[in-house]
Order: sequence, then C-alpha cells, then structure tokens
Amino acid sequence: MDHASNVERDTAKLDDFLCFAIYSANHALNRVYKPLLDALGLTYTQYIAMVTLWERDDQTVGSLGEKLFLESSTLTPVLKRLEALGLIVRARDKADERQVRVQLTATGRALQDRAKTIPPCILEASGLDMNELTRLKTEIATLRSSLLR
Amino acid sequence: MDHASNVERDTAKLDDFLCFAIYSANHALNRVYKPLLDALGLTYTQYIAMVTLWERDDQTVGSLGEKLFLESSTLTPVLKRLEALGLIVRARDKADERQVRVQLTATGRALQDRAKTIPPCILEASGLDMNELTRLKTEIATLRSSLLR
DNA sequence: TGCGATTAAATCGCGAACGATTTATTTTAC
DNA sequence: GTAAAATAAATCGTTCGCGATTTAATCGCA
Repeated sequence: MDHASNVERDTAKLDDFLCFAIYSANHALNRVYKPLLDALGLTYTQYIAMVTLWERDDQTVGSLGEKLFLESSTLTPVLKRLEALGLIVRARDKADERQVRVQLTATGRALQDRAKTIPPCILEASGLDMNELTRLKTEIATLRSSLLR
Repeated sequence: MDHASNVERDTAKLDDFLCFAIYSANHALNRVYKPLLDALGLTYTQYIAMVTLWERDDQTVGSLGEKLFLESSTLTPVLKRLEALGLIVRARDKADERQVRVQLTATGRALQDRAKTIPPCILEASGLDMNELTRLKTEIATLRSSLLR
C-alpha cells in the first residue's frame, strides 16, 4: 500500500494514526509497569516523580512540573500522596514562601534500590535491544519537542 | 556518552526512560489535539472512538474496546457522552442481549468531514514528513505488540 | 513606601482509565 | 430442561490530567 494512501483514502484508519500508536503504547507500558510498581506501592506518575527526585533531591513543585511536563494541579495531589506514604516531605521555602520544596525522606531514598529491578524488566518486555531502545526514545523525545513548539 | 552508561550509572535519569518519552509525547499530542478537538466538541478519547466507528459502523462495545485497547469500564461512559452529544446510538443486540451495538447517527457521520482537517495539522506539528511519521508509527505499534505479549 | 502586576501552588470540576465487582444474558454440561 | 459456567456491559472507587480560578507571596515601579 502506497504510503500516501491514507491521505487519499476517504476514511483514515485508526492504525494510520501516529497519535493512536503513542496513546496505546502508553497504555501498554502502564500495564507492564503496574505489577512491578504495585510491589513498591507506587502508581506510574508517583514513580516518575520519585525518579526525578532521585536524580536531584530538594526541588520545587514548579521545577518538578517543568521536567515532568505536568501542571501543579496534577502534581500537588500526587506529591501529597507521596508525602502520605512517607517518601517525601513538602515545605514552603523560607526565602520565598510562594514556593514549596520537595525533599526525599530516608525511606524515599531507600526505595531507589528496590526500584532498580524495574528498568531491566521493561527493556526485556520491549523486545528491543539497548541501541534500538535508545534510538526510539530519542526520536520520540524529538517528536515531543516539535509538538510543544 | 556510552549507550550503556545508563545501566552502569547509579542513578538512571528521567530522560533515559523510553516510558517517559512515550508518556510525555502522549501528553504533548493531547495538547496539540485539544484546540482542534474543542472545535468539534470532542475529547481525544471520544475522537478515536469516532474514528473507529467511521472506519466501521455498527460495532459492539467489546469490539471497540479490542481495537482501542480499552475496557468497558472506560468505554461505557465515553459512549454515553457521545450518545448525549447525538453522534451515536447505543442499543442492545436483539440476537444477543448481552451485547450493546453502537451506531453512528447522521450527525455523527457528518462530523467526519469536519474532522478531516485534523490529521494534516498533526503532521505539520510533528515536524516529520509522511515517510518518517509512518516508520515511527510502525515502530511504536511493534513495541506495543511486544509489551502486550 | 505602597499598590498593581506577576508568580507559585492549591483548589475545583470534569473526563479519562483501570481493577474489582455486579447484573443480566447466553452457553454448557449433565 | 435446568443448574453451573462463561460472557458482555455497566457500576463503583481511586488516581491521573487539565483548564480555570483562587489564595498567598513577591516584585516592580512610580
């Protein structure tokens, strides 16, 4: 089938949509992550928030939101749940009380070790080797940049 | 940086995660779609449900769910909203009353024309040409299959 | 100094998304 | 022919995710 056929065809098919491939791959990833994250007591969004804090502790809500591409209206409840789990503490910045600083607790830091088993599982489930995965990841990140432009 | 460095490094960075690339690209796509779909009065999930029905009318909830990789618990409320919008009708199958058949109304069918302007906008926003987009889409669909295996 | 503009986070309402359960129907196995 | 198993949707409770709004603090500038 000609690559231009989905433009010429009167009815675009679901499988022609890049957005649907990404949308459904995202759901598929969630399903693979679910049992792995259940073992840590985290949801996926909570997990990537922790990954961001493991990479750099003591960030503001705004800084986390910028890295995760999430609004404070999404992040605030997620962070409250992480705090309720005892993994982080949230406190107003003394120098600028508008900002809230998020810091890992000892428990939160310790969780990183247990989370180290996850990426290899995902790599395995992806059916890709490290090089292919890295290339695909980069292409998708580039697409994201274009879309946000 | 060596491609294997994110395995050897003690702290995996957010940008090393394929899942995060897909997760955030999905959100970025949603943001591009939002204003386009607002004009049609649809959400993204409602839109892909309509795309599926434009491709083939008169499907059961189960068949739609299979194609969209969604559960009935997600789909039922989405379809109810599409019905409330007057775009579809839902009715129990006479031959097997367990199933609910979903059919387009004239309004729902007519909407396809107005939706035709959307894919070119997305192609443009993606910064990709048709060949690149098709290749990337296929790679991501392959990844999805591996993950669901 | 002081007051309007800006910034940061939180709140609220709505629509996904899922797992677990429930309800209703059909199939099957005896 | 009926009771048990299986199937299809729907319902319920929880967590995202966003836009719009609100609250509170800081900045800017006259």
